[in-house]
Amino acid sequence: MSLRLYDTMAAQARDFHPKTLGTVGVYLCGATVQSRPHIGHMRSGVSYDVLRRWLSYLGNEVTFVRNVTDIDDKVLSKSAEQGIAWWALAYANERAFDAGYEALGCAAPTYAPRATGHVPEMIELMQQLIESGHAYTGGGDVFFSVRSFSEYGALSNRQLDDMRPAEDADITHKRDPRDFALWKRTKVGEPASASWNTPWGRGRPGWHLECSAMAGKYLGDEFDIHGGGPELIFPHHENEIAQSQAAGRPFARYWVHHALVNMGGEKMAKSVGNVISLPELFTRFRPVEVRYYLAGPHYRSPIDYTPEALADAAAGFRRLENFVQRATERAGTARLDRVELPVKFSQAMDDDLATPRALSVVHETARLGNQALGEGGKGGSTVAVGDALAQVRAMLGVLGVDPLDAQWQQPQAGDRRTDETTDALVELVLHQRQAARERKDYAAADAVRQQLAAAGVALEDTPAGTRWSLG
RNA sequence: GGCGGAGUGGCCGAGUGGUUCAGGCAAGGGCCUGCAAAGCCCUGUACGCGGGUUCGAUUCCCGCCUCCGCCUCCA
Repeated sequence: MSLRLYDTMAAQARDFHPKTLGTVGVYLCGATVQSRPHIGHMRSGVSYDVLRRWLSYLGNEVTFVRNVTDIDDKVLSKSAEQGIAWWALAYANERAFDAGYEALGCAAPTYAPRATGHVPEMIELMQQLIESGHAYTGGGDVFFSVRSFSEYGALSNRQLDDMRPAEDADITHKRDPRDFALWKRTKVGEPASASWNTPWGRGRPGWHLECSAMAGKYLGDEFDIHGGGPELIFPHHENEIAQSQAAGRPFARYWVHHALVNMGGEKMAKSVGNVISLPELFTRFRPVEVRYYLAGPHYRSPIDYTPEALADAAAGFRRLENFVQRATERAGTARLDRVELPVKFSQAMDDDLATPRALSVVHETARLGNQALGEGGKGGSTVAVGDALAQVRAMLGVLGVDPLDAQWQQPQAGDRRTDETTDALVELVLHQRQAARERKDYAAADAVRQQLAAAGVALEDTPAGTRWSLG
């Protein structure tokens, strides 16, 4: 394997070698299900789905774990505001996230563990940490002692003394204001269902602890890749490392972080109030176009969301989609199982998943295919079309945007659908128009085309006949 | 204050010490088409600012400006 990945810990790209040849374990920090997903969350899903597909293409069996943080301060406060149970809010949002990932063609994780389902694993980890002197109890909370772990700060490259302690740091119980909570005692007014018994009293998981516990359970003490957004590097991932390694677990071998989606020059976030919801997005763009938009830029480059940029990307995708459609009509359905990917494409993907370069190879291949299509069946052009088609589809498949993939053949929310009646009526009108064209009554033919366009039916005359589509 | 990242042609977005170049979108010209559409061909001479290194820098070094993320919940 010649894959290289940028590793945040090393602060440079490194050759990727899994712990066990042929298998790769990936842990991705998933959502805190306090509210609905937006396009920024979906970028995370798409980025790691592409990674997963590429690892699979390279012959690896990938175990992909993405957790669900279904209990935390925000989940509790928001559910209280809305007057519903915290777990009802969490489940509803979790399902919305899953629906979003699925709509964008992200394969379901191998495991999607919820924090609340792993309290025993967390207790076990805390016991280890307390026994080894890395954690202590105070006022019903359990804290991790950052001074006890000399490597603290290695991932985010910061010194303990440079860190500003949180203003609301619980200095009455913490030994050091920078110590963080592994476990939070239950507080007055919190629902009884939101706390669990521990040897140190009732309480609930701290955010950081759950990921260490769940990654360990599903991927083992040492695993290959840990991913997440850059805002998690500190403190979340730093803390995960501290908790795990202090307990004698080597933990992640590579740290991969993707860039965020910004909007109006700021991180897209509910708290900023600049989120684009998925239903909103899907009224204007098909999910496959959104995925193409998200997968196009390099995963470590920020995307500044604008509808215009998304529309540009969608236009670029449609160019490829048109090629695939026309080429399939000419050369038949491609067999993708035996397709050799262009070397430049593979090199780009191997180079820290350089999807922009990979995509340029797709477009170049499509252009060659279009040239062959333009030769109208002469010479070996049909073979050339078929070859280009197979390559384009295989490459797009790696990125998860093959137009003919079953995923995108399903009816999508917001699709404009036809039915038998519409089909028959349009065919009837096209017959009339064709008759007009044959008697060279182009005024009548063009009037038909214009009226159909006004009704939302686009026409395209091809040597093989007139093609029509909605939208 | 500390850590990390970024500023590229009308837009999005790659990349590199030099001569031919990303790629896409949009635009103009041409071909094809009854006309469109789609497609193909051609065109644009860009790399935040100021120094420096070099025969030569957008690419390396220094300084500066601007922006983004993190140091507090966050994909």
